[in-house]
Amino acid sequence: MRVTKQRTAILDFLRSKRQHYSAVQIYDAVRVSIPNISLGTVYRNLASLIEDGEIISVETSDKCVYYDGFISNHAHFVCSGCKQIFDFPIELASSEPEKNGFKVEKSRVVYYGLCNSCKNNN
Amino acid sequence: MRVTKQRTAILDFLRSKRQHYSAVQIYDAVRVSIPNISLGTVYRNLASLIEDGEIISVETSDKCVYYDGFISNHAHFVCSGCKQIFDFPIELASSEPEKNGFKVEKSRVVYYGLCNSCKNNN
DNA sequence: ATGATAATAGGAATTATTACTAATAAGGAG
DNA sequence: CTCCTTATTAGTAATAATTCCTATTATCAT
Repeated sequence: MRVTKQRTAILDFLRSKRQHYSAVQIYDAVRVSIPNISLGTVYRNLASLIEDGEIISVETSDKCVYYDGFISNHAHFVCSGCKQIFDFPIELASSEPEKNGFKVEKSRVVYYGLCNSCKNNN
Repeated sequence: MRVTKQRTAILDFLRSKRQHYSAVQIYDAVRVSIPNISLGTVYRNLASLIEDGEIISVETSDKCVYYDGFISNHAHFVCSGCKQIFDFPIELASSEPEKNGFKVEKSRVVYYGLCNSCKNNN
């Protein structure tokens, strides 16, 4: 594994923001400093950063994946109004799969609904 | 909302199985009894069945969505070995988003790892 | 400094999903 | 039961996210 400026730029971008971005959004952001970076490079680095545990992916009902540079265990809330993704602390009790002898490598909790402000503006 | 044989076949199929299927898998299964059903029809009916609360969708790290005819609240475990999806009872404590005034419409818990048999055969 | 090779740029290919439209069929009114 | 309205479908084209391919570039161990 080599440290390239592309990989560094992607990781720095995700760590500098407390939001969640799609591959294309990351591509657009990183292109400001590396204009000819390729989208394939973004995808490849995102996959390897996930494998290395540097970032996490967020799968929602959207057809694209979001990436998150904040890796401590937390849940996501997807607002169907403003489409924003919010972080929340997690309160998962001891894992049922582990009780059954399964090996849990990671877990994801995603809530769907309306955030506070969208709920009131509706 | 009209009850068509296509919609009925899709719902019957999902309810008859305790597994999780992609749209294309459902398409292939339903095509046995309705040979000229269209994939678009499958997608449209899946979306409307979700809206009616008859089925649920399961988003995983895979690039496709899986559908589940068993709608009681439960968590999913995705095995990275055999790729199977397992059901587990859920133990989510009272929802953090709700404590903050968010309106939670649904929630999803997905575990990733190795199932019991893949863990041992590895 | 140099060489081996991992990673990249650029673009083509793949795949899941959605959109479009003429034809069909569900189901209520008569 | 028959007819009519219109929701739904089949078939196909379009879109969008992601992956694949290859010649070129750049990292880093020596």
